[in-house]
Amino acid sequence: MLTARPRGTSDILPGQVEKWQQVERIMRQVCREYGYREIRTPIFEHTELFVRGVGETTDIVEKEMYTFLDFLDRGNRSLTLRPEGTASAVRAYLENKMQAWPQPVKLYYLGPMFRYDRPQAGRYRQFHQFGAEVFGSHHPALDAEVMAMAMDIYRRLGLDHVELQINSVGCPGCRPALREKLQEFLRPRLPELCGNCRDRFERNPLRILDCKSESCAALVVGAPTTGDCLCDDCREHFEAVQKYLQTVGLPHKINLSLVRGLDYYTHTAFEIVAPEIGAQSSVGGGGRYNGLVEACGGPPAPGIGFALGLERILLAMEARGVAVSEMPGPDVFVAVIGPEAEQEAFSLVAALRRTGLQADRDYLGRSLKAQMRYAGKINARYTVLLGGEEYRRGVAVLRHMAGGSQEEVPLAELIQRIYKEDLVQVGF
RNA sequence: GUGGGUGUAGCUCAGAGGUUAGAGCACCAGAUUGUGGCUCUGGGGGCCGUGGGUUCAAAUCCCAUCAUCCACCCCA
Repeated sequence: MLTARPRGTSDILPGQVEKWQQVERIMRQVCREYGYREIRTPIFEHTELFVRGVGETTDIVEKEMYTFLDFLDRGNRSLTLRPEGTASAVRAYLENKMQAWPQPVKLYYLGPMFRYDRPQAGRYRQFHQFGAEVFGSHHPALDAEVMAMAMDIYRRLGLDHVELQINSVGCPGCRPALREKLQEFLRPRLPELCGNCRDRFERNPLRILDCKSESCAALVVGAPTTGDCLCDDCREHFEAVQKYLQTVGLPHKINLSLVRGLDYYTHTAFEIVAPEIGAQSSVGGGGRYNGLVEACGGPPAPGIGFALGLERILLAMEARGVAVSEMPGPDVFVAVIGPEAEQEAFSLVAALRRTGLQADRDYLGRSLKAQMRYAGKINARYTVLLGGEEYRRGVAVLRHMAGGSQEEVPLAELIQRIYKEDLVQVGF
Protein backbone atom coordinates (compact mmCIF):
# COMPACT_ATOMS: atom_id res chain seq x y z
CA MET A 1 0.00 0.00 0.00
CA LEU A 2 2.61 2.50 1.08
CA THR A 3 4.89 1.80 -1.85
CA ALA A 4 2.34 1.34 -4.60
CA ARG A 5 0.65 4.15 -6.47
CA PRO A 6 -3.09 3.98 -7.13
CA ARG A 7 -4.03 1.92 -10.13
CA GLY A 8 -3.97 3.69 -13.47
CA THR A 9 -1.73 6.53 -12.26
CA SER A 10 1.92 7.05 -13.00
CA ASP A 11 5.05 8.77 -11.77
CA ILE A 12 6.65 10.86 -14.47
CA LEU A 13 10.35 10.60 -13.67
CA PRO A 14 13.35 12.71 -14.60
CA GLY A 15 14.37 11.54 -18.05
CA GLN A 16 10.72 11.24 -19.02
CA VAL A 17 9.51 14.59 -17.73
CA GLU A 18 11.71 16.47 -20.22
CA LYS A 19 9.59 15.01 -23.02
CA TRP A 20 6.44 16.24 -21.32
CA GLN A 21 7.94 19.69 -20.94
CA GLN A 22 8.85 19.79 -24.61
CA VAL A 23 5.33 18.75 -25.67
CA GLU A 24 3.79 21.32 -23.34
CA ARG A 25 6.11 24.04 -24.58
CA ILE A 26 5.10 23.42 -28.19
CA MET A 27 1.41 23.43 -27.29
CA ARG A 28 1.73 26.77 -25.52
CA GLN A 29 3.72 28.16 -28.43
CA VAL A 30 1.07 27.18 -30.99
CA CYS A 31 -1.64 28.63 -28.74
CA ARG A 32 0.18 31.92 -28.65
CA GLU A 33 0.27 32.01 -32.45
CA TYR A 34 -3.47 31.34 -32.68
CA GLY A 35 -4.39 33.81 -29.95
CA TYR A 36 -5.53 31.38 -27.27
CA ARG A 37 -4.91 32.23 -23.63
CA GLU A 38 -4.50 29.82 -20.78
CA ILE A 39 -7.18 29.24 -18.18
CA ARG A 40 -6.59 27.24 -15.00
CA THR A 41 -9.74 25.90 -13.43
CA PRO A 42 -10.14 23.72 -10.32
CA ILE A 43 -9.34 20.05 -10.57
CA PHE A 44 -12.69 19.27 -8.93
CA GLU A 45 -16.10 20.78 -9.53
CA HIS A 46 -19.65 20.31 -8.31
CA THR A 47 -20.78 16.93 -9.57
CA GLU A 48 -23.86 18.54 -11.08
CA LEU A 49 -21.70 20.48 -13.55
CA PHE A 50 -20.47 17.30 -15.19
CA VAL A 51 -23.86 15.62 -15.07
CA ARG A 52 -25.40 18.56 -16.92
CA GLY A 53 -22.39 19.48 -19.03
CA VAL A 54 -21.15 16.09 -20.19
CA GLY A 55 -24.55 14.39 -20.27
CA GLU A 56 -26.43 12.15 -17.87
CA THR A 57 -26.45 9.15 -20.14
CA THR A 58 -22.79 9.21 -21.12
CA ASP A 59 -20.42 6.48 -19.94
CA ILE A 60 -18.27 9.14 -18.33
CA VAL A 61 -21.06 10.26 -16.03
CA GLU A 62 -22.71 6.88 -15.57
CA LYS A 63 -19.69 4.86 -14.58
CA GLU A 64 -16.36 6.64 -14.84
CA MET A 65 -16.53 9.62 -12.48
CA TYR A 66 -14.44 9.98 -9.36
CA THR A 67 -17.27 11.02 -7.08
CA PHE A 68 -16.54 9.75 -3.60
CA LEU A 69 -19.30 9.33 -1.05
CA ASP A 70 -17.61 11.60 1.46
CA PHE A 71 -16.24 14.00 -1.12
CA LEU A 72 -18.75 16.67 -0.17
CA ASP A 73 -18.33 20.32 0.62
CA ARG A 74 -19.74 21.79 3.82
CA GLY A 75 -23.13 22.32 2.26
CA ASN A 76 -23.23 18.57 1.54
CA ARG A 77 -22.88 19.17 -2.16
CA SER A 78 -21.19 16.39 -4.08
CA LEU A 79 -17.83 17.10 -5.68
CA THR A 80 -16.15 15.23 -8.54
CA LEU A 81 -12.62 15.12 -9.92
CA ARG A 82 -12.88 16.55 -13.43
CA PRO A 83 -13.19 13.87 -16.13
CA GLU A 84 -12.69 16.41 -18.95
CA GLY A 85 -12.13 20.11 -19.40
CA THR A 86 -14.95 21.58 -21.45
CA ALA A 87 -17.55 21.71 -18.69
CA SER A 88 -15.19 23.66 -16.44
CA ALA A 89 -14.35 26.07 -19.26
CA VAL A 90 -18.06 26.71 -19.84
CA ARG A 91 -18.64 27.20 -16.13
CA ALA A 92 -15.73 29.63 -15.90
CA TYR A 93 -16.97 31.49 -19.00
CA LEU A 94 -20.32 32.06 -17.34
CA GLU A 95 -19.14 32.60 -13.78
CA ASN A 96 -16.61 35.22 -14.88
CA LYS A 97 -19.03 36.93 -17.26
CA MET A 98 -16.85 36.39 -20.27
CA GLN A 99 -19.85 37.16 -22.49
CA ALA A 100 -18.85 40.75 -21.76
CA TRP A 101 -15.32 40.22 -23.09
CA PRO A 102 -14.54 40.89 -26.74
CA GLN A 103 -15.88 37.85 -28.61
CA PRO A 104 -14.87 35.24 -29.47
CA VAL A 105 -13.14 34.15 -26.27
CA LYS A 106 -10.33 31.70 -26.99
CA LEU A 107 -9.06 29.61 -24.09
CA TYR A 108 -6.73 26.68 -23.57
CA TYR A 109 -5.94 24.43 -20.62
CA LEU A 110 -3.45 21.75 -19.80
CA GLY A 111 -3.66 19.35 -16.91
CA PRO A 112 -4.73 16.08 -15.31
CA MET A 113 -8.19 14.53 -15.81
CA PHE A 114 -9.67 11.59 -13.95
CA ARG A 115 -11.79 8.70 -15.15
CA TYR A 116 -12.44 5.45 -13.37
CA ASP A 117 -11.75 3.17 -16.33
CA ARG A 118 -9.99 -0.14 -16.64
CA PRO A 119 -6.42 0.83 -17.54
CA GLN A 120 -4.88 -0.39 -20.78
CA ALA A 121 -2.47 0.88 -23.43
CA GLY A 122 -3.15 4.61 -23.81
CA ARG A 123 -5.83 4.66 -21.11
CA TYR A 124 -5.20 5.67 -17.53
CA ARG A 125 -7.26 6.76 -14.55
CA GLN A 126 -5.31 9.95 -14.17
CA PHE A 127 -4.33 11.22 -17.59
CA HIS A 128 -3.45 14.58 -19.06
CA GLN A 129 -5.25 16.61 -21.64
CA PHE A 130 -4.45 19.72 -23.55
CA GLY A 131 -7.67 21.39 -24.62
CA ALA A 132 -8.81 24.51 -26.43
CA GLU A 133 -12.25 26.11 -26.40
CA VAL A 134 -13.72 29.06 -28.29
CA PHE A 135 -16.93 30.76 -27.26
CA GLY A 136 -19.12 33.22 -29.10
CA SER A 137 -18.89 32.44 -32.80
CA HIS A 138 -20.82 30.22 -35.23
CA HIS A 139 -18.42 30.93 -38.06
CA PRO A 140 -17.44 27.77 -39.98
CA ALA A 141 -13.94 29.21 -40.48
CA LEU A 142 -13.51 28.84 -36.76
CA ASP A 143 -14.22 25.11 -37.00
CA ALA A 144 -11.45 24.91 -39.56
CA GLU A 145 -9.11 27.06 -37.50
CA VAL A 146 -9.56 24.90 -34.45
CA MET A 147 -8.74 21.76 -36.44
CA ALA A 148 -5.79 23.48 -38.07
CA MET A 149 -4.43 24.41 -34.68
CA ALA A 150 -4.70 20.84 -33.43
CA MET A 151 -2.99 19.55 -36.55
CA ASP A 152 -0.28 22.20 -36.25
CA ILE A 153 0.53 20.88 -32.79
CA TYR A 154 0.92 17.32 -34.08
CA ARG A 155 3.04 18.48 -36.97
CA ARG A 156 5.37 20.45 -34.70
CA LEU A 157 5.70 17.38 -32.50
CA GLY A 158 6.90 15.29 -35.43
CA LEU A 159 3.56 13.51 -35.87
CA ASP A 160 2.66 14.60 -39.39
CA HIS A 161 1.18 11.20 -40.22
CA VAL A 162 -1.89 11.44 -37.96
CA GLU A 163 -5.23 11.38 -39.72
CA LEU A 164 -7.91 14.01 -39.27
CA GLN A 165 -11.42 12.56 -39.55
CA ILE A 166 -14.44 14.82 -39.65
CA ASN A 167 -18.19 14.50 -39.64
CA SER A 168 -21.29 16.46 -38.83
CA VAL A 169 -23.46 15.01 -36.10
CA GLY A 170 -26.28 17.43 -36.82
CA CYS A 171 -28.15 19.67 -34.46
CA PRO A 172 -31.10 19.14 -32.10
CA GLY A 173 -33.30 19.90 -35.11
CA CYS A 174 -32.09 17.05 -37.32
CA ARG A 175 -30.31 14.54 -35.13
CA PRO A 176 -33.49 12.81 -33.84
CA ALA A 177 -34.54 12.18 -37.44
CA LEU A 178 -31.30 10.38 -38.18
CA ARG A 179 -31.65 8.30 -35.06
CA GLU A 180 -35.14 7.22 -36.04
CA LYS A 181 -34.25 6.44 -39.63
CA LEU A 182 -31.32 4.37 -38.50
CA GLN A 183 -33.37 2.43 -35.96
CA GLU A 184 -36.03 1.84 -38.58
CA PHE A 185 -33.39 0.43 -40.92
CA LEU A 186 -31.79 -1.74 -38.26
CA ARG A 187 -34.89 -3.04 -36.50
CA PRO A 188 -35.46 -6.01 -38.84
CA ARG A 189 -31.78 -6.91 -38.58
CA LEU A 190 -31.67 -6.56 -34.82
CA PRO A 191 -31.53 -10.32 -34.00
CA GLU A 192 -28.50 -10.77 -36.25
CA LEU A 193 -26.45 -7.97 -34.71
CA CYS A 194 -23.76 -8.73 -32.15
CA GLY A 195 -24.56 -8.40 -28.46
CA ASN A 196 -22.82 -5.08 -28.20
CA CYS A 197 -24.78 -3.64 -31.05
CA ARG A 198 -28.10 -4.86 -29.67
CA ASP A 199 -27.23 -2.82 -26.57
CA ARG A 200 -26.29 0.13 -28.71
CA PHE A 201 -29.58 0.06 -30.60
CA GLU A 202 -31.42 2.13 -28.00
CA ARG A 203 -28.54 3.87 -26.33
CA ASN A 204 -26.46 5.07 -29.25
CA PRO A 205 -27.50 3.55 -32.59
CA LEU A 206 -24.99 5.67 -34.53
CA ARG A 207 -22.20 3.60 -33.03
CA ILE A 208 -23.46 0.48 -34.76
CA LEU A 209 -22.23 2.01 -37.99
CA ASP A 210 -18.60 1.46 -37.05
CA CYS A 211 -18.85 -1.83 -35.17
CA LYS A 212 -15.66 -3.85 -35.58
CA SER A 213 -17.54 -7.13 -35.98
CA GLU A 214 -17.54 -8.25 -39.60
CA SER A 215 -21.09 -9.52 -39.47
CA CYS A 216 -22.38 -6.18 -38.23
CA ALA A 217 -20.36 -4.31 -40.82
CA ALA A 218 -22.10 -6.41 -43.51
CA LEU A 219 -25.58 -5.83 -42.07
CA VAL A 220 -25.02 -2.11 -41.95
CA VAL A 221 -24.28 -1.69 -45.66
CA GLY A 222 -26.75 0.75 -47.14
CA ALA A 223 -27.85 2.12 -43.78
CA PRO A 224 -28.72 5.80 -43.57
CA THR A 225 -25.77 7.86 -42.30
CA THR A 226 -25.39 11.29 -40.83
CA GLY A 227 -24.91 12.66 -44.33
CA ASP A 228 -28.40 11.63 -45.40
CA CYS A 229 -30.29 13.41 -42.67
CA LEU A 230 -28.68 16.78 -42.03
CA CYS A 231 -30.93 19.79 -42.15
CA ASP A 232 -30.07 22.55 -44.61
CA ASP A 233 -28.27 24.64 -42.02
CA CYS A 234 -26.14 21.73 -40.84
CA ARG A 235 -25.30 20.67 -44.37
CA GLU A 236 -24.34 24.19 -45.34
CA HIS A 237 -22.17 24.58 -42.29
CA PHE A 238 -20.45 21.24 -42.88
CA GLU A 239 -19.73 22.09 -46.51
CA ALA A 240 -18.37 25.49 -45.54
CA VAL A 241 -16.05 23.90 -42.99
CA GLN A 242 -14.69 21.51 -45.61
CA LYS A 243 -14.08 24.38 -47.98
CA TYR A 244 -12.05 26.24 -45.36
CA LEU A 245 -10.07 23.09 -44.64
CA GLN A 246 -9.22 22.85 -48.32
CA THR A 247 -8.24 26.50 -48.34
CA VAL A 248 -5.64 25.96 -45.62
CA GLY A 249 -4.53 22.75 -47.29
CA LEU A 250 -5.49 20.51 -44.42
CA PRO A 251 -6.00 16.89 -45.53
CA HIS A 252 -9.01 15.28 -43.88
CA LYS A 253 -11.18 12.26 -44.27
CA ILE A 254 -14.93 12.38 -43.98
CA ASN A 255 -16.05 9.63 -41.66
CA LEU A 256 -19.84 9.47 -41.66
CA SER A 257 -19.85 6.99 -38.80
CA LEU A 258 -17.78 9.22 -36.54
CA VAL A 259 -19.80 9.84 -33.41
CA ARG A 260 -18.72 11.53 -30.26
CA GLY A 261 -19.58 10.00 -26.93
CA LEU A 262 -20.29 13.23 -25.13
CA ASP A 263 -23.82 14.56 -25.42
CA TYR A 264 -22.89 18.15 -25.99
CA TYR A 265 -21.55 17.95 -29.53
CA THR A 266 -23.48 19.52 -32.42
CA HIS A 267 -22.56 20.09 -36.07
CA THR A 268 -18.86 19.51 -36.58
CA ALA A 269 -17.24 16.52 -34.87
CA PHE A 270 -13.67 15.47 -35.48
CA GLU A 271 -11.12 13.03 -34.29
CA ILE A 272 -7.39 12.63 -34.84
CA VAL A 273 -6.12 9.08 -35.09
CA ALA A 274 -2.63 7.58 -34.70
CA PRO A 275 -3.09 3.88 -35.48
CA GLU A 276 0.30 2.74 -34.16
CA ILE A 277 -0.40 3.20 -30.46
CA GLY A 278 -2.84 0.32 -29.93
CA ALA A 279 -6.57 0.05 -29.51
CA GLN A 280 -6.88 3.53 -27.96
CA SER A 281 -5.73 5.17 -31.15
CA SER A 282 -7.54 8.47 -30.86
CA VAL A 283 -4.93 11.06 -29.92
CA GLY A 284 -7.39 13.92 -30.01
CA GLY A 285 -10.98 14.82 -30.66
CA GLY A 286 -13.49 17.59 -30.44
CA GLY A 287 -16.26 19.47 -32.11
CA ARG A 288 -18.91 22.11 -31.84
CA TYR A 289 -21.23 22.40 -28.85
CA ASN A 290 -23.62 25.19 -29.64
CA GLY A 291 -26.16 24.22 -27.01
CA LEU A 292 -23.82 23.62 -24.10
CA VAL A 293 -23.53 27.11 -22.63
CA GLU A 294 -27.30 27.39 -22.50
CA ALA A 295 -27.62 23.89 -21.03
CA CYS A 296 -25.32 25.03 -18.24
CA GLY A 297 -27.65 27.89 -17.36
CA GLY A 298 -26.17 30.65 -19.48
CA PRO A 299 -27.43 32.71 -22.39
CA PRO A 300 -27.38 31.03 -25.79
CA ALA A 301 -23.76 31.07 -26.95
CA PRO A 302 -22.04 28.88 -29.50
CA GLY A 303 -18.82 27.08 -28.70
CA ILE A 304 -16.27 24.74 -30.23
CA GLY A 305 -13.26 22.97 -28.85
CA PHE A 306 -11.08 19.90 -28.70
CA ALA A 307 -8.84 17.96 -26.38
CA LEU A 308 -5.61 16.08 -27.01
CA GLY A 309 -4.34 13.22 -24.85
CA LEU A 310 -0.78 13.87 -23.69
CA GLU A 311 -0.01 10.25 -22.82
CA ARG A 312 -1.18 9.09 -26.23
CA ILE A 313 0.82 11.76 -27.98
CA LEU A 314 3.92 10.64 -26.09
CA LEU A 315 3.17 7.02 -27.04
CA ALA A 316 2.87 7.99 -30.69
CA MET A 317 6.12 9.96 -30.55
CA GLU A 318 7.80 6.94 -28.99
CA ALA A 319 6.38 4.59 -31.62
CA ARG A 320 7.46 6.93 -34.40
CA GLY A 321 10.94 7.36 -32.99
CA VAL A 322 10.61 11.12 -32.68
CA ALA A 323 13.86 12.33 -31.15
CA VAL A 324 13.53 14.37 -28.02
CA SER A 325 16.49 16.43 -26.91
CA GLU A 326 17.88 14.98 -23.73
CA MET A 327 18.63 16.94 -20.63
CA PRO A 328 22.32 17.89 -20.90
CA GLY A 329 24.64 17.22 -17.98
CA PRO A 330 26.03 19.96 -15.77
CA ASP A 331 28.44 22.47 -17.27
CA VAL A 332 30.96 21.93 -14.51
CA PHE A 333 31.60 19.27 -11.89
CA VAL A 334 34.01 20.25 -9.15
CA ALA A 335 36.10 17.36 -7.84
CA VAL A 336 37.67 18.03 -4.46
CA ILE A 337 40.80 16.24 -3.33
CA GLY A 338 41.52 16.23 0.37
CA PRO A 339 40.16 18.41 3.16
CA GLU A 340 42.24 21.55 2.54
CA ALA A 341 40.38 22.72 -0.55
CA GLU A 342 36.94 21.70 0.73
CA GLN A 343 35.72 25.22 1.61
CA GLU A 344 37.15 26.72 -1.57
CA ALA A 345 35.43 24.06 -3.68
CA PHE A 346 32.11 24.81 -2.06
CA SER A 347 32.38 28.52 -2.77
CA LEU A 348 33.61 27.80 -6.31
CA VAL A 349 30.42 25.85 -7.05
CA ALA A 350 28.36 28.74 -5.68
CA ALA A 351 30.29 31.24 -7.81
CA LEU A 352 29.83 29.14 -10.95
CA ARG A 353 26.09 28.97 -10.33
CA ARG A 354 25.86 32.72 -9.85
CA THR A 355 27.14 33.20 -13.38
CA GLY A 356 24.35 31.00 -14.72
CA LEU A 357 26.32 27.80 -15.20
CA GLN A 358 24.97 24.48 -13.98
CA ALA A 359 27.53 23.31 -11.45
CA ASP A 360 27.75 20.45 -8.99
CA ARG A 361 30.23 18.69 -6.71
CA ASP A 362 30.69 15.51 -4.73
CA TYR A 363 28.64 15.07 -1.59
CA LEU A 364 29.57 11.49 -0.73
CA GLY A 365 33.22 11.87 0.20
CA ARG A 366 34.30 9.81 -2.79
CA SER A 367 37.81 9.18 -4.03
CA LEU A 368 39.05 11.29 -6.92
CA LYS A 369 38.69 8.30 -9.21
CA ALA A 370 35.09 7.81 -8.15
CA GLN A 371 34.38 11.52 -8.54
CA MET A 372 35.73 11.41 -12.08
CA ARG A 373 33.67 8.36 -12.87
CA TYR A 374 30.60 10.13 -11.53
CA ALA A 375 31.36 13.28 -13.54
CA GLY A 376 31.58 11.13 -16.65
CA LYS A 377 28.36 9.35 -15.85
CA ILE A 378 26.32 12.50 -15.33
CA ASN A 379 27.78 13.84 -18.56
CA ALA A 380 29.52 16.91 -17.13
CA ARG A 381 31.13 19.09 -19.79
CA TYR A 382 34.01 20.18 -17.60
CA THR A 383 35.51 18.87 -14.42
CA VAL A 384 37.49 21.16 -12.16
CA LEU A 385 40.04 19.31 -10.00
CA LEU A 386 40.92 21.12 -6.84
CA GLY A 387 43.38 19.65 -4.33
CA GLY A 388 45.42 21.09 -1.48
CA GLU A 389 48.41 21.71 -3.69
CA GLU A 390 46.45 23.66 -6.32
CA TYR A 391 44.58 25.53 -3.61
CA ARG A 392 47.81 26.77 -2.05
CA ARG A 393 49.00 28.02 -5.43
CA GLY A 394 45.64 29.60 -6.25
CA VAL A 395 44.98 27.42 -9.30
CA ALA A 396 42.79 24.48 -10.36
CA VAL A 397 42.90 21.91 -13.14
CA LEU A 398 40.21 22.43 -15.77
CA ARG A 399 39.45 19.24 -17.68
CA HIS A 400 37.32 19.10 -20.82
CA MET A 401 35.58 15.76 -20.48
CA ALA A 402 34.70 14.95 -24.08
CA GLY A 403 38.15 15.80 -25.42
CA GLY A 404 40.12 14.62 -22.42
CA SER A 405 42.41 17.65 -22.50
CA GLN A 406 43.18 19.57 -19.34
CA GLU A 407 45.21 22.53 -18.12
CA GLU A 408 46.00 24.47 -15.01
CA VAL A 409 44.07 27.71 -14.67
CA PRO A 410 44.32 30.39 -11.97
CA LEU A 411 41.20 30.24 -9.77
CA ALA A 412 40.44 33.88 -10.49
CA GLU A 413 40.26 33.22 -14.24
CA LEU A 414 38.39 29.92 -14.13
CA ILE A 415 34.92 31.17 -14.92
CA GLN A 416 36.14 33.47 -17.67
CA ARG A 417 38.02 30.57 -19.16
CA ILE A 418 34.97 28.28 -19.21
CA TYR A 419 32.90 30.90 -21.04
CA LYS A 420 35.74 31.56 -23.46
CA GLU A 421 36.16 27.84 -24.21
CA ASP A 422 32.44 27.70 -24.98
CA LEU A 423 32.78 30.40 -27.60
CA VAL A 424 35.73 28.62 -29.19
CA GLN A 425 33.73 25.42 -29.38
CA VAL A 426 30.75 26.94 -31.14
CA GLY A 427 33.12 28.36 -33.73
CA PHE A 428 33.85 31.98 -32.86
C1' G B 1 -18.18 -4.21 -15.84
C1' U B 2 -16.23 -8.85 -19.16
C1' G B 3 -12.13 -11.87 -21.14
C1' G B 4 -6.88 -13.38 -21.80
C1' G B 5 -1.41 -13.01 -20.66
C1' U B 6 2.34 -12.05 -16.89
C1' G B 7 4.33 -11.50 -11.56
C1' U B 8 12.00 -14.26 -9.63
C1' A B 9 17.85 -8.67 -7.98
C1' G B 10 17.20 -1.48 -9.47
C1' C B 11 16.08 -3.08 -15.08
C1' U B 12 15.47 -7.23 -18.94
C1' C B 13 14.89 -12.15 -18.13
C1' A B 14 16.61 -17.73 -17.23
C1' G B 15 15.34 -21.45 -13.76
C1' A B 16 9.55 -26.54 -15.58
C1' G B 17 9.01 -31.07 -7.82
C1' G B 18 15.11 -32.21 -5.14
C1' U B 19 21.81 -28.88 -2.05
C1' U B 20 23.42 -22.23 0.11
C1' A B 21 18.06 -19.33 -6.68
C1' G B 22 21.21 -17.55 -11.58
C1' A B 23 22.83 -14.38 -16.10
C1' G B 24 23.33 -9.73 -18.71
C1' C B 25 22.91 -4.65 -17.78
C1' A B 26 22.97 -1.12 -13.67
C1' C B 27 25.26 0.06 -8.74
C1' C B 28 29.86 -0.05 -5.45
C1' A B 29 35.13 -1.13 -4.97
C1' G B 30 39.99 -2.54 -6.85
C1' A B 31 43.89 -3.31 -11.11
C1' U B 32 51.20 0.47 -7.34
C1' U B 33 49.37 5.13 -3.47
C1' G B 34 45.80 12.53 -7.48
C1' U B 35 42.33 11.59 -13.28
C1' G B 36 36.12 9.35 -16.12
C1' G B 37 34.72 6.52 -20.77
C1' C B 38 37.40 0.61 -22.90
C1' U B 39 39.03 -3.98 -20.52
C1' C B 40 39.77 -7.32 -16.34
C1' U B 41 38.81 -8.84 -11.09
C1' G B 42 35.84 -8.68 -6.87
C1' G B 43 31.47 -7.05 -3.98
C1' G B 44 26.57 -5.61 -2.23
C1' G B 45 21.87 -6.70 -3.21
C1' G B 46 16.00 -11.45 -3.79
C1' C B 47 9.82 -13.21 1.97
C1' C B 48 10.73 -16.01 -6.06
C1' G B 49 3.74 -10.42 -5.58
C1' U B 50 0.65 -11.99 -1.13
C1' G B 51 -2.30 -15.80 1.55
C1' G B 52 -3.73 -20.73 1.75
C1' G B 53 -3.40 -25.92 -0.03
C1' U B 54 -1.01 -30.67 -2.16
C1' U B 55 3.83 -33.17 -1.06
C1' C B 56 9.08 -36.17 2.68
C1' A B 57 10.30 -31.75 -0.31
C1' A B 58 7.26 -25.98 -3.92
C1' A B 59 10.14 -20.24 -7.39
C1' U B 60 8.24 -24.75 -9.90
C1' C B 61 1.72 -28.12 -9.02
C1' C B 62 -3.56 -26.38 -7.28
C1' C B 63 -6.94 -22.45 -5.26
C1' A B 64 -7.73 -17.53 -3.82
C1' U B 65 -6.21 -12.55 -3.74
C1' C B 66 -3.61 -8.27 -5.31
C1' A B 67 -0.79 -5.90 -8.99
C1' U B 68 0.43 -5.28 -13.98
C1' C B 69 -0.05 -5.70 -19.35
C1' C B 70 -3.34 -6.47 -23.54
C1' A B 71 -8.25 -6.74 -25.65
C1' C B 72 -13.76 -5.80 -25.31
C1' C B 73 -16.45 -1.47 -23.86
C1' C B 74 -15.61 3.72 -23.89
C1' C B 75 -12.77 7.82 -24.83
C1' A B 76 -8.12 11.88 -25.04
